[in-house]
Amino acid sequence: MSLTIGELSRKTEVKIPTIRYYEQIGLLAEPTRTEGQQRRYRPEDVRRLNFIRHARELGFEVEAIRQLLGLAGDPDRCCGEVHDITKAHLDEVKDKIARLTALRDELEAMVTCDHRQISECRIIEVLADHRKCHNTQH
Amino acid sequence: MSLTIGELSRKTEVKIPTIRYYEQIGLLAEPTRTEGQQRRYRPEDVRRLNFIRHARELGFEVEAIRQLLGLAGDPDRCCGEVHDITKAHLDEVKDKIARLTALRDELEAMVTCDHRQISECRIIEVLADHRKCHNTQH
DNA sequence: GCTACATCCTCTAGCGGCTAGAGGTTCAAG
DNA sequence: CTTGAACCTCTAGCCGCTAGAGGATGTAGC
Repeated sequence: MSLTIGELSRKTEVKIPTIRYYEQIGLLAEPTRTEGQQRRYRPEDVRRLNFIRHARELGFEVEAIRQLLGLAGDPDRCCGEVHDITKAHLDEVKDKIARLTALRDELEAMVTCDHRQISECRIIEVLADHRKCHNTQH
Repeated sequence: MSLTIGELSRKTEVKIPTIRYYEQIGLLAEPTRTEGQQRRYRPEDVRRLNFIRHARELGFEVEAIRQLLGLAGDPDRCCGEVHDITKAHLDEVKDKIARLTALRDELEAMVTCDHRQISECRIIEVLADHRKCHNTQH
């Protein structure tokens, strides 16, 4: 009924050192051990680790996941805090997209350079002189 | 005529420990020193550090910057390689935007949850069960 | 020349989120 | 009982900085 760390790893697609790391930082509880000190996991641990993995894939930071896991364990509570954490994360993602989009536009403008000599290369020019940027944000 | 590290820092808006770090990893050449071992910089160093800072702001990795600096020092060369490095970086940026956009859409769908109990919260549900994602990419 | 003190120096450690490797032990199948 | 895959702990490394301890230097004013 119990799983080795390797089996847990295969079921969740989380690498073994990562599982041990999550235990170390307290995201996963310490599992029971065999007499020889090998870890043995229960189905509950599979669910918890899947939750963690999925949240990481969605870009939540470990601290946020720690909070989400705490809240998830309290079924009667109102999910306002969960909503807030997710909203805050969403705002950060939007922010990142905005910054990367500006970056993309700048780089697109730069790569129009058509293989001249370095001394006339638009890319080098822009890098060397900030004022030649279209986007003056940064 | 020569600048202290503090003056260089103010002129380029690069923090002092970062300047020393760039020297350590070989992005900046070792400057001359006073008898008491304090660093003294020339105007050339200001230009080089500005280049580095700008490239970092545009998201280039240190290794890429190292290459760009090498190429920039050779004015007669064709800038094909510069173009390639920039294009590769641009592609990565585009990739990141695509992934973050999918993420954003997923999170947007999740935050529609209207403050129910945790046990019915859409966010918790989605996190706990991957199949409830709209985006099945990840 | 002397004092005060801002600025500089080196060195080490920490951030986040893992990942890799050394060197040794345990488990389960045959 | 032997084999060998899988496990264990511990340490160090990745990136690009950033912070702090503890001490030395440089410069301005007297």
